[in-house]
Amino acid sequence: MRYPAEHKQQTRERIVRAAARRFRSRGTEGAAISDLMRDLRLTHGGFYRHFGSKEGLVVEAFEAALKERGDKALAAVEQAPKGKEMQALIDSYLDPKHCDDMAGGCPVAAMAAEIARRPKASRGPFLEALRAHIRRMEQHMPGATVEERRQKTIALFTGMAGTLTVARAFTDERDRRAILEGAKKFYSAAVQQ
Amino acid sequence: MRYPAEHKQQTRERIVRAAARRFRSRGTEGAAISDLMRDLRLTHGGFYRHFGSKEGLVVEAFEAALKERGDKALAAVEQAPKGKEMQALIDSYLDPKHCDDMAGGCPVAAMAAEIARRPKASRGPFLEALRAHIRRMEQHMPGATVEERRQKTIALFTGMAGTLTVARAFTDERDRRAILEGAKKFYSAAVQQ
DNA sequence: TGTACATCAGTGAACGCGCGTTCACTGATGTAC
DNA sequence: TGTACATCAGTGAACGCGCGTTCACTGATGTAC
Repeated sequence: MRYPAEHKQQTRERIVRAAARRFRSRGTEGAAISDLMRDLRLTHGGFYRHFGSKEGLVVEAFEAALKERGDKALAAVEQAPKGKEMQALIDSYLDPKHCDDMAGGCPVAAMAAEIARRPKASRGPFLEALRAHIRRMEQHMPGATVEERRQKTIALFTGMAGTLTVARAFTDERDRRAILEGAKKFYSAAVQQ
Repeated sequence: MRYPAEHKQQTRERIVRAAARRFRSRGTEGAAISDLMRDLRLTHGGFYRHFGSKEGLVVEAFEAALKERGDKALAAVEQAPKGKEMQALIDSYLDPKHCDDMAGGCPVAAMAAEIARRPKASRGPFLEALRAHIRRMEQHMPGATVEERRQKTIALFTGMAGTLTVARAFTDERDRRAILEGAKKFYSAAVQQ
């Protein structure tokens, strides 16, 4: 059946949104197109009216998730009292809620290892998204030069992503909380200087 | 044909060693038992004389890889001049050679996200190995109390693992080097205090 | 010492399953005349 | 205004492939007698 204008665009966005969650929580290999489409009450065949391949969806899902993460981080910065912006950024990233929400959380923590394993030729769009994210974040980092701010931003965010990923591996909630609390102290102190 | 005593044990160890490399470089899902066995000039059927399932091999491979990483870290500490132990630890972890050697490198950087996705009931052995590794590392960390040393150790190593993983995603060698150098400065400063 | 049998690491075909992708088809709506 | 046709998002069966696992078999060596 033919659908009203904009319907296709809406379906496409629903696919990207659902994929962004599934890829983060199950990994791109662990999330099947057919399951994804079934979630949206569609069948898998229709997927290829929207994307040339699963690969294309992985890219878009990563971009969308990282954009969303950036929005959340900036919101935390804006709500923070003057001088406490970095603390707010760290606290919001290492928040237990973020740790418990792999599907809705930072796609770097969830997908970086998979991206590092992809063929080099296919990594361009992922790296472009990463660079854009870094540019957004570095503006709020203290530091004398752009280069210094950028280096600190990268170290802080990649570091917290690693900590979050490891914390998620722990099954005991107290372990996860302890790791997050320890890391908050560590990164706060590191950023102060 | 029947083999001399110790032959089985040797084959088993060869499987674990090869698996530890393949799982790190391709991910546990991306590394097939049949490819692994072919590398060792064996056929896939024989695998089940050594392991009940692929799952069992994943655990042993992770343990072996983490043990090896710990050995390397401790060697770096021992070779360091007095007072430069932490710097040596950081430099050896964020070494470009380590970054370029995913197959032989830190299994936390390569596999933590996959472990976090495994069913909780199957994570026990991975966490046990992680805890043992942390206990080995924390002894060389400065800090007033055991708890403080442990928290710093966890933050430092999970952080560096995240940084290493992201650096590996970058295709341009200069980007990778810049990320590693920036992170060395960041973590060195963070550990000083 | 010689012989029959047991053992068991390794072989390779086969099975079942899930996945990405393709493709002929559907049918409601838009469009050309 | 009415009619024939084109469009195209979505359907669902099918295909090919790779993977984890199973299993009957092999055959050199160890062991029982």
